[in-house]
Amino acid sequence: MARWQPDARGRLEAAAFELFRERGFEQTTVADIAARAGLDKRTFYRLFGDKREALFSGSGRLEELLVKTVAETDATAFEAVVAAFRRAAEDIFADRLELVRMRQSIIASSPELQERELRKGTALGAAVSAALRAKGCDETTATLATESGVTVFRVAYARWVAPDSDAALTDLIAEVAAELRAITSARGKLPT
Amino acid sequence: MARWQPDARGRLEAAAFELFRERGFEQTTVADIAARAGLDKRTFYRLFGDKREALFSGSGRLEELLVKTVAETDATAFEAVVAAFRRAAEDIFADRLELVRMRQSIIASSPELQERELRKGTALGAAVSAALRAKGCDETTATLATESGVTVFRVAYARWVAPDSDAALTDLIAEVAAELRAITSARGKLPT
DNA sequence: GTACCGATGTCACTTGGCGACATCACCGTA
DNA sequence: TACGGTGATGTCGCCAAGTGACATCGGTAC
Repeated sequence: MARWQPDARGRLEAAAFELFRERGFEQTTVADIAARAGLDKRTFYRLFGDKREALFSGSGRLEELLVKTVAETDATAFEAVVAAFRRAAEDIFADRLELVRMRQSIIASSPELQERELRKGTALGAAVSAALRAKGCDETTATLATESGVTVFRVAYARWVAPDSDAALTDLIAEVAAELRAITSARGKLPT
Repeated sequence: MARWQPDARGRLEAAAFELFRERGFEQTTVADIAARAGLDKRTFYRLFGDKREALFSGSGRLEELLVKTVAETDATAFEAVVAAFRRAAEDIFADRLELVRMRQSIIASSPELQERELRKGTALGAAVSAALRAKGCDETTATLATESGVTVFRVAYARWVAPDSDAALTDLIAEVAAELRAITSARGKLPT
């Protein structure tokens, strides 16, 4: 039997990714994933909290980077968060468009995965918000700034991933941030 | 056996709510819920998509009201969304603080329920955003305005539910909206 | 009465997820 | 070299979430 498989975790992630693309998320069994990786179902559950987690291993690194950058950046709360996301866009996402698109199409096909992605987003927000507070931000500012920053990132990310887009994620983030500023500060009464 | 139970749906919701409070969400079986309502497990699944849904029946009404109000309101996109949430705060939440607190403490105790709540929030956002676009809003504005509006509501709602608060939800929403405007419009240098 | 229909119950099954225990590889040490 | 320990893995059995197929009952129209 498969005693001591090097990088079991990585191989399970890869197997899961392949199978999700081949058959779809729901049609893939944890046992299937483990089998393709040459491991047992039980081993999968020792390395991942649940079936969904196999697709979200990267979010830890993103969170780390974000928190670090926010802590170092010297700017308004909201600006700091946006800047951190732009930094992350360059360091983590820049060269991975195709991969991200495949991943996103998997997520889009399953409500369960969409829920998990939402949760990862708020976890991210909580961590960033904590980093902001550690820098002396008051709670409200920290919460709203990160929440808005996450929104900006989400929208920019969605555009970036969209099949017809070819702009750089960093630029999209900057654009969306500007748009958000315009929208929330507008005070007039103009529906259109 | 129990043929023709009046308001099966309502009784299942009530049973679920009670049991979740008594034993917790994870410790409650769908079979338990059905039994308390005098029905069968299978019937539960015919009326609710899954175990979690029993706690989220209200979100449909909220969505309806929001969409209607947004469609009628004549103001800037973001303002319209905020106004719609304030209206909803009065029409739906005003007299239900205690109930909402109980519900929220159940949700807080289970990651699964938190995920579902997040999803309901984005579904709400999608509906509101569509209503905005139907009024002539461009896509970006609609998305960002509703996303920001939802954020405002979320934060205000959290404060309202917090055990030491006693302000009215409507007022909290207005306050948080003002804070958000201040934060995103703060002119800082553009870092990185 | 009968024929139909909609709401419910029954049964069987797959899968997610977990606890308990058995193994095996490897490692340091006497 | 033999030994015992440790950590990663496999095996087994279980409960609970969901679901499909089929049976059943109450009422209703004809």
